[in-house]
Amino acid sequence: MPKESNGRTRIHDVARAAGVAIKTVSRALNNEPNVRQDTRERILETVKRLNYHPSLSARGLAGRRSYLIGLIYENPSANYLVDVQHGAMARCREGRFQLLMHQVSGRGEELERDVIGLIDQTGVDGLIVTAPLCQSNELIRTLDRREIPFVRMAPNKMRHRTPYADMDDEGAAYEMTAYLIGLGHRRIGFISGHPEHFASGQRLNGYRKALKAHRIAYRASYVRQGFFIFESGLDAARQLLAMPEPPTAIFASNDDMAAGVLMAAHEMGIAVPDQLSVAGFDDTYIARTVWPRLTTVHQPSYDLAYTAADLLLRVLSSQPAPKPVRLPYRLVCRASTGLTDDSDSHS
Amino acid sequence: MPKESNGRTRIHDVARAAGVAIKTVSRALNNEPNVRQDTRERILETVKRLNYHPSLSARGLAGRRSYLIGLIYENPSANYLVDVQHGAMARCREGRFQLLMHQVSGRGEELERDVIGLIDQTGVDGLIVTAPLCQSNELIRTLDRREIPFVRMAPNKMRHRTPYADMDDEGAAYEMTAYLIGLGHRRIGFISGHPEHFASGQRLNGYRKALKAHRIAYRASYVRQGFFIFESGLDAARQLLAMPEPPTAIFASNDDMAAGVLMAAHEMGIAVPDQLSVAGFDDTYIARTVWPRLTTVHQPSYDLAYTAADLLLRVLSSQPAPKPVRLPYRLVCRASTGLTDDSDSHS
DNA sequence: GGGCAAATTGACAACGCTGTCAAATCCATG
DNA sequence: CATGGATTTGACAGCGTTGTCAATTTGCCC
Repeated sequence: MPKESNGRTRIHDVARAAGVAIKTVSRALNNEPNVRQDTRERILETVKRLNYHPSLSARGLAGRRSYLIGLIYENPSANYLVDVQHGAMARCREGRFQLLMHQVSGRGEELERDVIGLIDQTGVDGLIVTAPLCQSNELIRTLDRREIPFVRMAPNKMRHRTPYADMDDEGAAYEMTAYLIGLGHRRIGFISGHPEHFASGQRLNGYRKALKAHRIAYRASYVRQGFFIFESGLDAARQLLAMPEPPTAIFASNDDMAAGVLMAAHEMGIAVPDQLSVAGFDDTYIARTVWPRLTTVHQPSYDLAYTAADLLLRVLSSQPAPKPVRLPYRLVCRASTGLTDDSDSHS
Repeated sequence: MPKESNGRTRIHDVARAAGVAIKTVSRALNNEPNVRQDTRERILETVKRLNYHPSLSARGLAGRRSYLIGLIYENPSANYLVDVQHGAMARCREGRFQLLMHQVSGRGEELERDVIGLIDQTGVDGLIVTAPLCQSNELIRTLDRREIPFVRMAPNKMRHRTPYADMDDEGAAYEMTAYLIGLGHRRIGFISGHPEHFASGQRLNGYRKALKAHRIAYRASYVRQGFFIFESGLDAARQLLAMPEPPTAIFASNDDMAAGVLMAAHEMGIAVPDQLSVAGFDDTYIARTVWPRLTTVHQPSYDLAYTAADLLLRVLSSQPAPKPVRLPYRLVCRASTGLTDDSDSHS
């Protein structure tokens, strides 16, 4: 005899209302086979009518899992993070999992301790590991040792049994560079990303390959080190634009740095895109809020995270090990790039 | 006789190793009274030695505690959200709680069902309710009925027993408006925030009071409805700037809309701050990435969230009911505002 | 050293769900 | 219409912890 002390609906209430045993409700809810179609529908309808939500704790206790998955990240730009978070969350909700966001700051051993702490304290069933954390061999080894399922998000160089979701950073950077070349640009500056991100190298590769394919000499002085943050883009652009023969276009490895380039241009009275074309990467919110709006590569952050979560959930349900997924990018041409009337261009 | 099938250490193992009953271990771990000092130490030492971590699921099911707190939000700008998230997270970590972010989209009954779903499913110990959700009387009533502890974040008009963290939006808007007036502006446009946010009204009040205090007539046509998003600021600014007698300054109720104002100005070839001063509100990341950098009001989002979490944790530990906390704001003067040389100004 | 209240400890029943396995029902076939 | 295998359903025992309440030990006084 159920007591209504709490006001909370329990599986028992649903079972009674639908005229079945609690186990049958459980089966219907968990998409298990061997429930007759009409029974299943009746139960699901009752569930909705009573606004029933199974308790994670009880499910976790009985099923020996926590229905919690952790997403660990380091220090991404806010816009990127929010996209990722919501993508992963969306998939978690569908699977009736909850997402625990977990920012780590340390390095090396401290990082490992931090992540182990998360695992031990929360009992997460699995982890989504974003770049650049998923490039740490130590971390990977630690997770392996603990036998905790995880997936990786964003490119990475390591071979490993775990699945991942990524995109073709090199191809995207190649295309963007080719696009700039197509606009007539020959002196194209490049601001690279944080050196610890594998994607940074990939994007630089794409830039270099595009130059090469179009027989434009690579000039090291046109490439500046950035760190994926606004200020680093600003600094790098100031330097590039102060050169005796400055670039007519600057391709920054993410939107935040591209916004920094725009600021440098504004400060120096350089018109964009008339005197300087600027391209970014990621297509986060910032690309649409700066002036002029940024031409950039759309990185499907939301979908990447959704996919990563999906892969993890598959691993957890011990379906056949899913394959890595590569999602498509897309060039988004806005107002920050244009034809160059640069007459110095040789070759 | 405990079986080790799972590999995971259970309270039973600790109890056996320490030579006590599981209940005593439970007591020691939860800092309950009535455990002899030496017993407690012996248990805690054993816990550490065996690397024991209690199961959240079991705790949540058996006790009244999940060590989870939920932060519910609707659709804030990414930069604001991330600040809030990290502020709340920081306090949660200190208290060994985990934070569950939960975005809601519905309205009315759907909203309530959504939140009930979170509570039922996760068994969160308490909730941080951000604006404008904390202004919904229905939601508040639902939470009360469920007797779930919660705190509110951001201003709100309702009297209620629960504590909250906020800032003086009206005072801040007053000061910003007065600052613009001090620069010589007499025709000051205002873009209000989303009408469902209490803060929107407060900020408008501050604007109006400042005008009044400086004997500047309030002109309804200078006030446009915005919705706290970039595009609404862009639209509103286009309208304001197309007026026969356009404002010489525009004060937007948040930074995203102020960025929209900047874009409108750029589109129309209006120089900022020479021909138009622009002020924002919040001092989120975007304020430093647009050109010119935004003069704005620094809202202590991180600290507000940290404080809200702190209040909630106090409520949960049933300390004497904490009082609401009001945090200070700060005017941040950057490059988007300047003196006006407007000669039309009368009075 | 006995007596008594307070402090400490323990036995056992929840908590709400899933896993296991047995019971009931269905359906095709002879 | 009986038979039997496949499908569907249900009864019941945990899952690992905390709450309740009873049992035991301790400390203090006479």
